[in-house]
Amino acid sequence: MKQLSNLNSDQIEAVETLHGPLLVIAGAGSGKTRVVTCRIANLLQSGVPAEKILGLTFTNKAAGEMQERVMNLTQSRVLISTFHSLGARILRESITALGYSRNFTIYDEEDVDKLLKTCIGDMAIPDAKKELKALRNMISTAKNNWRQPDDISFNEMTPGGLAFGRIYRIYQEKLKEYNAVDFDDLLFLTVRLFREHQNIREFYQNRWSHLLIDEYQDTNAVQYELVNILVSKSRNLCVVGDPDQSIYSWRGANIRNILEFEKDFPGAKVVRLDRNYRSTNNILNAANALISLNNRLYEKKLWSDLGAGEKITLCTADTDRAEARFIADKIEFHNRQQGTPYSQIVVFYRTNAQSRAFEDHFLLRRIPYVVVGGISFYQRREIKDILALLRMVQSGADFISFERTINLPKRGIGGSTIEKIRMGAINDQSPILSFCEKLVFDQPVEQPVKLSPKQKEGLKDYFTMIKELQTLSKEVSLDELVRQAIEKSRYLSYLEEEKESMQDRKENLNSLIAKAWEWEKGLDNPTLEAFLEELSLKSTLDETGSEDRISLMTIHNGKGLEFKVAFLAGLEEDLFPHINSRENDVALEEERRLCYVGVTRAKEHLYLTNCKTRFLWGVIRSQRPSRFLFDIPRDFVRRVQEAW
DNA sequence: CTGTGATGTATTTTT
DNA sequence: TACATCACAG
Repeated sequence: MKQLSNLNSDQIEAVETLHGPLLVIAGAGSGKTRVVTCRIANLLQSGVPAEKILGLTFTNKAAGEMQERVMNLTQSRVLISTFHSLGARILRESITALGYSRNFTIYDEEDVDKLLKTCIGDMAIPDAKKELKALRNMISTAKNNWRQPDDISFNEMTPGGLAFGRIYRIYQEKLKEYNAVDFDDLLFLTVRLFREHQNIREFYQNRWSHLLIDEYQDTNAVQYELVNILVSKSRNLCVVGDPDQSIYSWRGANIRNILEFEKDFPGAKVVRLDRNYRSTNNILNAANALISLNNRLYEKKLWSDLGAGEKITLCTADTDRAEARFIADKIEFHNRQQGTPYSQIVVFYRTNAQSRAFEDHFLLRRIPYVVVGGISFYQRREIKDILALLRMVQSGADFISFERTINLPKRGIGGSTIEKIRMGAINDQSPILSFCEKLVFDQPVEQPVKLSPKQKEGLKDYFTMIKELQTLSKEVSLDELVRQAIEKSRYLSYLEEEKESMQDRKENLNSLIAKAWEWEKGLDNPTLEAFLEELSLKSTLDETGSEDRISLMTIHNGKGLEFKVAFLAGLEEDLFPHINSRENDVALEEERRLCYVGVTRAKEHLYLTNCKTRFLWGVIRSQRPSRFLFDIPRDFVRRVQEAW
């Protein structure tokens, strides 16, 4: 095979191990993606049918890229999906076995919070806000660790002193009642499905014969379980990962999965890739020095034959504004003098809040940029409003979406009336939309809800609109449906009330219509349900990636990417490493790994910056340099200052 | 029910 | 800072 000639011996070994368990410890920049795609090509060539191969990644971007590269190499379409998309796909096919219906909606964090509020609504709680957040975390952690509500002991309490197991149970029941699942359920319920239904489990076990998992160091217990179930028959499992790049433990990722792979799968072959094809050696040496301070099971030292390269620049700026100015100067230097395209330059930071200083300054300097991640398009209020409307069209049981949309525009139905309707629907044991229908048409209900004539009119108006949209959804194209939803709800007239942001919001709605149009045109059977799912699982609107712009992003978002020039900003104690990891060695090691990930993104030029003072939380604070700066030996760096 | 203005309080990372 | 929640008046 022609491709093999370009691979080194370790890579070839990985690529040629087609069956049985295989662990690939792939250091940063070690050509992992090439190995994975070549291996898939090899599988296909050896006679494994494309539809028997399943690749799993964490991000849509990674999945898309990998699928495309396999396509280019082999002209075959192999299913490469994120864990969550896979879960959603399986649940769409088989969730009825768990008593949900197929058109379930997927709740995001905001929806979850609203639901949780109704769960603890009548319980007395001292500090509701903190409690809510704590609860959300506890439930998520429970699900990620495969703990059912019944597994929670009676004396397990929330910080506010509530019985956690009870709330968890109520929450889970309500989700089902609303025909909704949360993000964690996409995996959690899938595993439950497999455990409780042998026939379904076997069906999926037979569906794929060869599994490939990317970023295995970031899998959590449920993902681990899912993978184990899927491969238990074939045992053809290839996992690729790097313990030094494990940065998602806060989301339940368990590094043991990769560290103990050889125990879990006896006879597994292990291949290590530590030759680096990305960076010059000053950068790699710095990265090696940094990460060597962690306790590691698989030690490795990255090296490349790309020469020593330029030294790393450490810049201490007086203020955060000076930091932004320094970075802007260097960006212009690289762009103008060196001809580096903007798209090959990135600014990394630890927290999203830091992006602002850069955005302001880049705007001023006319440096084109794009913020990757951050506030997602789909989390904007106007988008969520319209999507909630469409969810009502889709499901009719989703109370959270009902609550969000019933009073848009104003129909005289406020909080207390909504609550009455909610209770009424519970007593009547009807989905929210059917209950509204009964109210509107004076059909008998278990317990009547008193409505003023105006409210009744409003409710009728709402109900009719949803019905009309439901009819339309079977007749018109998706973009037309979105347009009609905006039209029929008179949403724009509601937007008129806010003056400044209206134009932006209108444009966002137009982007949503455009998105719908673009999405459906590539498919033979575009359904509303699939569209909504796509939006729930994608965190950002795909940018028209062709423009030449600087990328701004958190380091977490940068995993898997590489840039000719990388800036790592805000290397200050309590910011990076973050204050929450102070006095916690395990968390501190993760911060260090995060720093390692940032450093290893750079191919040729790396800048690390810190500020003496920073404007944070509305106050100017004085900052100490990050300990990570002292971890990098002086031989690899040169220092500069930036006064304000 | 709705709009307002004040008040308080939080900011890690995200599929 | 900036956003969300709350209290209160219309």
